[in-house]
Amino acid sequence: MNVLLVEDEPRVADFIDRGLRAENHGVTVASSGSEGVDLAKTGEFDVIVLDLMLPDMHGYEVCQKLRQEGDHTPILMLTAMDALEDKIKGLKVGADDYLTKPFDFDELLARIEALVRRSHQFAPKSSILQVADLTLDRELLEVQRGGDTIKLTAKELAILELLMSAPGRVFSRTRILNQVWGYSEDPLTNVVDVYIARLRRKIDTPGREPLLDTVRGHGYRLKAPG
Amino acid sequence: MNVLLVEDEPRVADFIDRGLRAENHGVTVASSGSEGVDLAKTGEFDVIVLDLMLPDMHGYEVCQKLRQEGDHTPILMLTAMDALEDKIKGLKVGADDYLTKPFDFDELLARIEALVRRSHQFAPKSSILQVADLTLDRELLEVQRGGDTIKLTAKELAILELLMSAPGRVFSRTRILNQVWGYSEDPLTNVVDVYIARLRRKIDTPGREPLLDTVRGHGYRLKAPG
DNA sequence: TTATCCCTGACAGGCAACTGACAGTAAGCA
DNA sequence: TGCTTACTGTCAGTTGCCTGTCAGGGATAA
Repeated sequence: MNVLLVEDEPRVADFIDRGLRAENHGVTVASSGSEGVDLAKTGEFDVIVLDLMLPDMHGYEVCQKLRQEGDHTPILMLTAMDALEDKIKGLKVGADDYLTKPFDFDELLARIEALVRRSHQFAPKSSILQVADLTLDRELLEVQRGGDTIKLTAKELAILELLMSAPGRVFSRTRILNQVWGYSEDPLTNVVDVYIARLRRKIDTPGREPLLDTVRGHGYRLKAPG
Repeated sequence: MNVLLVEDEPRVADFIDRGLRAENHGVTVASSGSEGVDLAKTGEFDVIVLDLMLPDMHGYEVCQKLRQEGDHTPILMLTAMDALEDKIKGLKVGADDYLTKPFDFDELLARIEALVRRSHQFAPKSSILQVADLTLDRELLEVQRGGDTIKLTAKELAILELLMSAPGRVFSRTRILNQVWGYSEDPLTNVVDVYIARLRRKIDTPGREPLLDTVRGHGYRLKAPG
């Protein structure tokens, strides 16, 4: 993890620096507000630890400046003050958390890690299935092939999702009936065939490489990757 | 904003409940851990305020359970204890912030708002939302399409704002009823349909590319950008 | 060829979504 | 107070899409 520490007091800076490095985190120290802003702009940091009392500008300003410029790196404010209004003001200008000096290093570490963990959680989780140039976004309920959006009905989507969950694997009609329709036994129907045909018409349009494969006597599958 | 308050002491719950409502936030109170977990699963909340001492299970467990299930709603822990280890443990099991009782209501409010702001940071809250040639200015409460100003009623605006907050995402009728009308359960009405129709008549006028999309069986969405 | 297995166009029933009409309510104004 | 206007929510009739069945024809293996 990469930490930007904006702190002008050498003793405090050194203390935090060494502590974080001992935990195998990368640390860069800025000793003034403007230096902190410039460094933050490089976008290399996972979290910013920001002292409020700086020689050239107040920590609030640093915070505000970064947020105004669209920088959302999590910020942990360090304050010597215990006044409630200061804490509130800090949070209002865009800080994500604060810690009152003197603090326990373990607590600093726990809070930094909580902040980073949290900000990483928003890294888009892959709810997207992909086979060749075909993608299925489970969240947006959207299917695309080669960049073109394809409109599918509920049942079509359910079947495609099932097949895409294990590309290359053969799914029997019974299995599909079971998973998509919830039937526990074969009601002697050919719905599956019909829907596979409908899926083919939408996905394997003429000119494209066919992805939906029939395994005679067994069922259907999507072309395995590679 | 929608707050889930997990607190068994009626006096505390009532105090927070009334305070948040006065700030125009929606509040749902759960008086036990399991009830809290169940309610959280509905995914309707922007933030969870969680007391540690609950009748059926410890707040840590609630927290851990939610995180294990992939729920990343920001959690603010309320604790009567001041011990450092408790704070650290809370953060370790996935809480995002804590507050020690007794607390000042203003500070609770500031922290809740900071948490929510942070969690929304990936959808930066610009006062102007835009999808294709459709814009919504939250400050001026003005909607334009292709340069023409469109007059919307309060409800129409609320629905549009919700849909524009996540273009491409499907919003169920239930979700819309919840966010716009504040209903916690489906009152078997088709108001949403009616308002969508009214919105369409104003926004997707003939000759324009339709933006308001119906996803049969699921709900509505705005055309995703691109 | 024959027996299976699979594909697909046509069709009807059902249900989700749409929409026009209407009544109740609130706000603005004389 | 009465009048007007705009907004809101309900309802019922209609539309249009989704779904599953069926039958005839095509493909494949023995």
